[in-house]
Amino acid sequence: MGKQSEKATTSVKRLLRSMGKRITPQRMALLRIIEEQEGHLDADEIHRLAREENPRLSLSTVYRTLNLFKELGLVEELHLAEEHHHYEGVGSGEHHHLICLGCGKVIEFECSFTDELRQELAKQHDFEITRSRVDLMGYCAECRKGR
Amino acid sequence: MGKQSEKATTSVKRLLRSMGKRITPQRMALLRIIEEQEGHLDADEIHRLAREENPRLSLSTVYRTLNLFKELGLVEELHLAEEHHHYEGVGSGEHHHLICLGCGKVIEFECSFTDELRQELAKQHDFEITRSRVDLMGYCAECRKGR
DNA sequence: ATGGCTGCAAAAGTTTTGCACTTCT
DNA sequence: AGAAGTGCAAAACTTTTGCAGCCAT
Repeated sequence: MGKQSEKATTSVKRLLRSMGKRITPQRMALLRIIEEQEGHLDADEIHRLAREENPRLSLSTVYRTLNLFKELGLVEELHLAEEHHHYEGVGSGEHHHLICLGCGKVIEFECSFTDELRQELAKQHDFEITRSRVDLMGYCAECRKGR
Repeated sequence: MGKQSEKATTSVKRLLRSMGKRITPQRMALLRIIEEQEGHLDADEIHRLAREENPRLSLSTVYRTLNLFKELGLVEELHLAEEHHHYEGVGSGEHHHLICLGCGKVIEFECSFTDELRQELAKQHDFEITRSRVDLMGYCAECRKGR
């Protein structure tokens, strides 16, 4: 994992450079935070984490950087059951979510199962599909007990 | 369709009454707007439409009503590629979205194809799955041309 | 009649922007 | 050196809330 994220960082640097974007400590710090966290973070949480090592890093920079990363396809803006925007890295392959409406727990899963569907729909509507998201909502075992 | 939405309205009235909620012209107007629009509306668009017939209907009421409807399971808050919250009625069966990242166009589609997946995951994670959402993102034919 | 609902205005919260200063390249 | 990026503060937006009056029940 250490090796891998190092590699990811390197390729992001290449990507930034190739787009005429600069490599700044702020961007690298934010990238690392997003990559490290497996889960989903909102802008404020990312800001809080970033400040632990660089207290002057501003929330504006977090937003600007997230928008940049979004444009570059490095993060995906998620909107789950909760309120704010959430971001997660897209480096580690597509994965989907199982969301408990009771306690808010989010379980991630992968499935190649959607490939067939993608092809079908791409053909049917003349779409080039670049990303997919599958969210399943319901109640986990624990929350079902408490009812 | 006319008949059907009339029936829907009636059953919503029952639901409201059974929850000790009042049936007000504002609520009925908002319900109708949401049911009529096939697509997805954000609070502001709903407000604009509502004002066409009742100019005094306030945005607060729109929000309060949407939250009420959400609690009652009458609408679902969606979060697509765009910015704000979007709401759509849940009366007309589950359907999913094909979203163009270029122009924002949203095509809805239905598929029973997810059933298998639902069962698989329900078993695997001991979840009771009540709702699912599948969003596929990409570029439509037109937007692909312009690049 | 009376408690819930609404409209209005103000507050709270989130995201964006203008500008002077700093820092990558 | 020069342009892009940053921090700070203010603005723009979206959503929620307090309160006085109104209206379904």
